[in-house]
Amino acid sequence: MPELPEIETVRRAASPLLEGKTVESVDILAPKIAAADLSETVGRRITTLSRRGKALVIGLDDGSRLIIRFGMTGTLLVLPDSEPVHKHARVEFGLNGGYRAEYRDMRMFGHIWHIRSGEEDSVSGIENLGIEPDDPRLDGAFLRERFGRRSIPIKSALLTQDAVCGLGNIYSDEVLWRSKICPLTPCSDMCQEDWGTIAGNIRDVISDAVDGNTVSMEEFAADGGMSYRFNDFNAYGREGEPCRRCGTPMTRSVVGGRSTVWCPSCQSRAPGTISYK
DNA sequence: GGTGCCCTGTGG
DNA sequence: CCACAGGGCACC
Repeated sequence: MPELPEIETVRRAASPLLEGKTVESVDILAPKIAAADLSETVGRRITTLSRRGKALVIGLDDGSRLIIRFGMTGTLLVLPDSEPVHKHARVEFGLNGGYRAEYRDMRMFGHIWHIRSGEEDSVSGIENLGIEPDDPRLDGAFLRERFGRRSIPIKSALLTQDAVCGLGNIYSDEVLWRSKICPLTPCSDMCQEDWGTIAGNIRDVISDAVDGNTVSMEEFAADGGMSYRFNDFNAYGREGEPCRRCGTPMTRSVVGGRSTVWCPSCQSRAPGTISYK
């Protein structure tokens, strides 16, 4: 479910409720989510919530940190203890003051790790992430350097996390729609201008979504922590519907195993190629 | 660099 | 019944 803007939504909603609280108990309901022991977090005070790509990082007062990756259906809610434990609750962190943090994840593709202070994180993958979409180094030259000689479709390039992190299936399609570039275009077919367009749209699409997602934990929890305010997408979910730019019915392809929606008319391939299929 | 697969659930 | 779902990984 969550891409960078949704994780940022969770972070902003949960921060004021979690920072300063002390972890009093940990209950792992689904060992698949937290393979390693999390019991060392008990007694620790939460200092900060930060984010790296699609990962949420919860800093603790002993210098250790919890790293949460949400997979497809993960979410984190801060709830009063009186709230019943949800069917898809996978890990519960009991907190002082009558609250708890509940990690829910229907499909259980998410993971939670605890990394000790000074210990190298070789498990969560966040050490291998590329630059953030708001990083000033993100520009056309950066993307061209990373992908310009590769034959993979541009959509696949946007989904990789080791050059620029945070984009998932929805926002990749949105970036390409805004850029008027076909998701199937081989990176090596794109011109310098295309790379600049994409870089700018990565920054803008993510920034717009983060801004549009502001929500309190109460509102967020009321929806089960699965729906987000910013959900007005131009490509994702619009197969068969008219393109909002040109009216042509949006089409669907599978790229890198992911459903991909695009406009066959105004998202033409970069110059140099002819056929669509 | 493409494919299957990890899971549970919903909708056609 | 099958297809599909906002992620990421091991495996050819």
